[in-house]
Amino acid sequence: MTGLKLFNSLTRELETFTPVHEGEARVYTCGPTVYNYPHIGNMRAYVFADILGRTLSSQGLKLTHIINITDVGHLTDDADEGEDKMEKMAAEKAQSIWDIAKHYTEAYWADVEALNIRQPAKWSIATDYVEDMIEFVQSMDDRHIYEIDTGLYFDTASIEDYGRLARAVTEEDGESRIGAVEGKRNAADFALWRKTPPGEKRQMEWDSPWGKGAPGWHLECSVMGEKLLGFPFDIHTGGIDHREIHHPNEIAQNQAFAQANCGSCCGMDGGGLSNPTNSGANIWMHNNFLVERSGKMSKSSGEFLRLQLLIDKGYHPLAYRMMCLQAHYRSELEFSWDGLEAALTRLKRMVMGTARLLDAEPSPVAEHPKFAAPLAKFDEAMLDDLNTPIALTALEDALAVKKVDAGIKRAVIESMDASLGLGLFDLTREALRIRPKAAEITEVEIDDALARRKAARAEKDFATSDAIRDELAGKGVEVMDGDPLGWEWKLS
RNA sequence: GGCCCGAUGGCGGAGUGGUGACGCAGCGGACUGCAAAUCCGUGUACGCCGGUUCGAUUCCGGCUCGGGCCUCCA
Repeated sequence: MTGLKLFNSLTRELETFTPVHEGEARVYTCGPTVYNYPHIGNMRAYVFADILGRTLSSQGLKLTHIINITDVGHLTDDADEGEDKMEKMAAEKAQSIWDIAKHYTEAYWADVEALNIRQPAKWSIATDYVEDMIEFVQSMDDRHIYEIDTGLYFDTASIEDYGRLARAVTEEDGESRIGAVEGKRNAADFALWRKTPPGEKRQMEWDSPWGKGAPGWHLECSVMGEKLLGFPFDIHTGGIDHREIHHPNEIAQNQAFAQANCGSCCGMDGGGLSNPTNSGANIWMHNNFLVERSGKMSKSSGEFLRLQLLIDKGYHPLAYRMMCLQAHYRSELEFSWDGLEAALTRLKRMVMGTARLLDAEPSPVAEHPKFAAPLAKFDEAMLDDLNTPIALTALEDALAVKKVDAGIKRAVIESMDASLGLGLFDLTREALRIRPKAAEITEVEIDDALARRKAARAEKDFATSDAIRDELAGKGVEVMDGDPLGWEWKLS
């Protein structure tokens, strides 16, 4: 009993978290498709999953977190027989599809590290589980499956409560804007296996009972979730877009799998979702989007905001993490450069607060009357569906407490930061001073200018000293005399 | 066309049936040769129209506007 309440998208209600396995928390997070760089909107999902994982850990639960890497199975076109995005990118870059996947996976991992996102228990790679995917499908009852020319499909009418997660009505007369795939029984039916068209050869294809081809992209998550965490596991997370298509389909597969393979021993009876456990996970959580004026960030549109772009402009990556924490994960968050700068400033001020505590040994017992209120506020906020915006204010309350033992204060802040993951005690203001890529001046030149200015000031030659200061300002350097740091890049 | 969501002060963003979180910016003060940085203090808000209520930003209905999904997407 932790008292942790989480919003379950399946029931659209706040639910008290109760582990499936005593003392454990098993979490599956839908990871990236590695045919391009992740944009900062993508990364919000992993910051969110990280906060969830850290909070579960801080509750004393043994966390097993899986994040998958989708290196196969995404289509470019409207209809299901479109070109695979991975194949398309490989063709454009004239590289092996496997090299493409490797490159973008590593780029993603770099962002993960830069954002203080903890390593999951395992990064599960979709293509490592193709055999398991085939077995998973084979174990399903035939009535859920039918084969047509383009592939093997799942009959969404064959299970109870299809689409409950999305709150979608069964589309009978809906005017679908895309051409339906020939031969599908229901518009919502999706591919379990996509056959390689006759006469074609794909870089990624596997033999299967249904011919050469590749798995449908919903399959991987069902299979890896079951394989690595066991049905039912505790929490499944992902972006809110997955709530509409991917996760309902994943759930449908899980229901069909449970029907064939589970007794009631695990709580899954293969029936409808009035028993939510049949979905394969007890709680389904979805983070909302990061948006900008021009609308949703889109990988498909070609131009997008990468974490590296933020860094190039002089923003420390953890300023982006701070930006995420300032909003609740279920709210849309507006991105702007001003907003990012505000987050960076806030982070800097926090780091200045923790810098004074660096010499103190954390006191083993972080209990002190003055911290009772901030600690209670913090716990209440985090346990209430991960309310990080309020948790941040509790941390600032704790930071503002005066005349207390530094060791105790440090322990209090560290315990809070363990959940927030800003790494306040590993950061310095100097580390937050990132050189903008466009800066025209080197740090050596800055030091030189500052030395000349110091000499001028010593002689009370303020005209010269102010001229040097103005000159530096023109090159994007802000001089700060009364500050130990001395100077800082001025972001514009 | 169908389904869903949102509308809070300059910006971002919590929250609540009745004492107006918080951050950034702004403003005032301390500090400074002057600034900046830092520290202290501080103002401004709940889209529109009805309803319920002693009282609504918070509940209900309508409207307007914005967004998402229905096609790959965190």
